[in-house]
Amino acid sequence: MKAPADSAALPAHARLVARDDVWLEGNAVQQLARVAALPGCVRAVGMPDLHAGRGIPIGAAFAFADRVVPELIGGDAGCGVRLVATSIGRMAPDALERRARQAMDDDPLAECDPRAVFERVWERGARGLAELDGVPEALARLAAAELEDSLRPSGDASPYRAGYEGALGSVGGGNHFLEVARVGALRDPASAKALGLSAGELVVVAHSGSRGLGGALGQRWGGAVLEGDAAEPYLGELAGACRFARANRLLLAYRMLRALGASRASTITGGLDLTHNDVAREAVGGELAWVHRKGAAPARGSDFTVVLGSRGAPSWVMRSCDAEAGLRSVAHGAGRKMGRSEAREKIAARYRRRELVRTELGGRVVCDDPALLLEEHPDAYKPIEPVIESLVEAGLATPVAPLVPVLTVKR
DNA sequence: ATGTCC
Repeated sequence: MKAPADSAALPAHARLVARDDVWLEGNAVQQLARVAALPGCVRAVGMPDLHAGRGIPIGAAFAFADRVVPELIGGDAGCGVRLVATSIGRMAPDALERRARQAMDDDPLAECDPRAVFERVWERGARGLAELDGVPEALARLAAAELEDSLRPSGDASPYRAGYEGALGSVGGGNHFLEVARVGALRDPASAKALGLSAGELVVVAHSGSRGLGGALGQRWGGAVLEGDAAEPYLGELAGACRFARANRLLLAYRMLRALGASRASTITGGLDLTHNDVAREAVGGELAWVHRKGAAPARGSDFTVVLGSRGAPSWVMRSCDAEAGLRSVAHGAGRKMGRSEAREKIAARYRRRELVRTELGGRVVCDDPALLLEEHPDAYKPIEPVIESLVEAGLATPVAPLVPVLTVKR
């Protein structure tokens, strides 16, 4: 059994955003304290989904005055979530499941030259897909409508030209997924409207990252600590990996939109894309600092952000409060309650196999990996409500609308 | 989280 958190162990410039009713693992808080104590760290914020990683906790943001620490981003650079809002009201569950399976088998880039795919995506991100020869027209239109990726130019691509384009449009393992969800009762109708969300309509949610490419980036920069101009090559390569990850999510969303019959522009009413693992230069305490987000969603300006639930609990679209006290970030999800091996044992004992592919809220699950089906069961996750309330009470974001999972695809 | 290897 995991030990509970002791927040007294934290230094003054570190903070936990979690109500008393949110379970936090002691080891995760120790890791937060350890990173906060690194030279140059001026602020550290642990979110209510904080959990222990390999030395670096996940579900946190760290501000460093004068240096970039690649280890804090880790091997899943650019991981994040894309939301696409549609005007589709309903679809028969059997048909949706069948068409989703089909969409996962079809390769939308089959007609494209793999080298051209890599180059366009590295330099131009999701928008680069629109410029490819052989890309389906509906995907090209979707990609062309993308906002320009971050202004930072991509760095040297040469260490990453190794066949990673084959991973584009793939979900991956762990907590990554591709989902159809239904918009629930609106909490902030004006904000929902601005984002193109209407109660009862379907949305697509893609949570995935840069796959093996991010792993290569993490390996290459290992334990480096980068000050001044020395950070530029890493930041350029990180920008390329983030563009790759965004394009991956666009392709995933396209696949599911096609399954929904919603890939026409007129049925797409809005959307957003958020990166959970990234570094940005932002104002902290009146000075510019390098804000490292590690499993944390940006919540800047009055933009929208998303906190992922589990496949058995709603995700929440929220409106950012631009709160510097939370390093302009929010939790990226509900956070795990059980470790993976613990989940495999307990959940296998609790349910029959056929029960595992249905959820309490009436959703379906498509997952061909029996271990992953257990590891990612909703019972392995914390309840989402105290997580959302923690963010609201801390003044980081306000609720806009819940997204209730209808069909979740893994791997 | 990952690809790869046991």
